[in-house]
Amino acid sequence: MTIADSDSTSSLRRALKLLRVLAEGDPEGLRLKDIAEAAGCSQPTAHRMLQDLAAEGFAEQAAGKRYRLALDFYVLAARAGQASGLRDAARPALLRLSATLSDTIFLLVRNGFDAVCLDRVEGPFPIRSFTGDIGGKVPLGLGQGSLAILANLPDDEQEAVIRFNIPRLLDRGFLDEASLRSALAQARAQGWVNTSTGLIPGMAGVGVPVLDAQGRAVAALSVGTLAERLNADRLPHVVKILQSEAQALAGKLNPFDVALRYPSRSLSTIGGS
Amino acid sequence: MTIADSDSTSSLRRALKLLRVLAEGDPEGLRLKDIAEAAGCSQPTAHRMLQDLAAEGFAEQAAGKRYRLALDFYVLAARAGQASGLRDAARPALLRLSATLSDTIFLLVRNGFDAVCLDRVEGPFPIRSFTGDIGGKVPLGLGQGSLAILANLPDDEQEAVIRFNIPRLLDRGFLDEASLRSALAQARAQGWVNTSTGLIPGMAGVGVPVLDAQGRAVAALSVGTLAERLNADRLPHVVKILQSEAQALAGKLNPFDVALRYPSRSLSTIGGS
DNA sequence: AGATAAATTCAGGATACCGGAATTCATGAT
DNA sequence: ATCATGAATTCCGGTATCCTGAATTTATCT
Repeated sequence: MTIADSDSTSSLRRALKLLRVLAEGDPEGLRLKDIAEAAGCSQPTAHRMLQDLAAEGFAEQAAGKRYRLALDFYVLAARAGQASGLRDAARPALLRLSATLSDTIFLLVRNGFDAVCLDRVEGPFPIRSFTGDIGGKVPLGLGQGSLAILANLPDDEQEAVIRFNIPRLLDRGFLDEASLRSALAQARAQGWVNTSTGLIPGMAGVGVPVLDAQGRAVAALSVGTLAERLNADRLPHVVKILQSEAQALAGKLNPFDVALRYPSRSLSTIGGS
Repeated sequence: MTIADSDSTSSLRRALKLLRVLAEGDPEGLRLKDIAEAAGCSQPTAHRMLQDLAAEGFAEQAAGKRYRLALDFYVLAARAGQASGLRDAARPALLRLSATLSDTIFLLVRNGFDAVCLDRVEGPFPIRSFTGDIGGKVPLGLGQGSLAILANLPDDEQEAVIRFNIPRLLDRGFLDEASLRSALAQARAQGWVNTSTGLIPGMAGVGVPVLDAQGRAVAALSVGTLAERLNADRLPHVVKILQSEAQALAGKLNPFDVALRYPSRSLSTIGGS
């Protein structure tokens, strides 16, 4: 098998790339010309594909002829297999945690070199986080839950992710590689992550991994709150019930398999954005 | 070739149909053979398409060779144009409402003959709703928010939706057409919907429309709670602050255009499910 | 382990896809 | 308001690539 036959993409893959272009562009919509350019195809081709996407409810034409992703994505995303399974399994835990702690709880899952926010339940305190909303993506290693996942990957995978993510982390104001590695070691040893680095002023959080039967991290639960609400008194309590829910959740997971291969697409996609 | 496909669909549209098949099937994944059958294409064709979809991160192969939708849908859905705009604009309102009322708040938006749940913020009380989770879909007319939208569509559109949805509503245990029409008239007159019909025992709710500059409903805010929490004392208060937030939200909307055409696809899609 | 069924690969032939050119439509300037 | 510019859409021929049937490999069940 040759590794580098990435040149000839099928027409379907080219069309799917259009969806990514739309997703990464202005939410208000993109002009056909710019879409064609970004996707690297001719204008008539982009037009025809977008017509088909629109006819199937995946794209729509907003005012000013601009194209953007359509609502049906919500409906489909709600039923994405792995996601909905984990989500449904985790939701009661999120609700319990939020009710008990009165803070915002996140469910993160690994996806390639990123952690994706699958669900979150809001607490009464307004918080800021890297993860952002449901569907939000952060590089593995940035944020408590994301770090907790990275810390509990098999060594070789962890190494590959670190290599790939270091530049991305630096871009976002993260600490240097040495600090990351020591944070990872500590996280794996103690089984949880708390906010050592005050990357977002005034905010703090705790993340714990959800491990599968082989001890690999498939997801993470984390709490995001105001720094003042995570003092030395409260921290142990928060860690304890987070871990308890994470373990209960792990027990509920079927022979869950997470996509472990690194899709070659990721490299170009991430680099390009 | 094959017997008259009245309309010859492009290969792209056939591939997108595969995604719908995956979304509507077992979240754990579907077998290639069943996918091919459901999509109406040959097995090798389905295989090749699924390979492409997987390479682009839209599908993945779970254990047992089963195919299912992959996580990237979450990421794309989070950036769907109209959705993300409305969501971001509405989120502060949802948080305020949830904090003030201590109940679960929904943001619904119209999509063809359905209302789609764009966002929801949980309250402390466990509730059941038609809408379900984010991404959930209900026929227009079913549930308070959904009814509030339908009640405030232009007459001709409302009529078209009613015609189309009556069978769907009856299927789900909804009242007859006459009751629906009187509920719609009342809803439009008073500007809000409360739970007259106890379709879900013990649950109650209030919905208000979010109107655009032309007075058409583009979305709805609703609260879902326990029936006992919506007594005569509290109801006026709830209605008042819901309406206040809905009006503030309407003011923030750009010249928002919602897709008003009825995609021909909807008919077959809905009918088939 | 053997038998059955599904998943995947392969190759030829035809379809429908692609891109350049022309036309219609929208946008901005004078 | 009219014109000029640039974008969006349509058209059409050449050909790339997509589809189907058959063969091979892989998984599943008794």
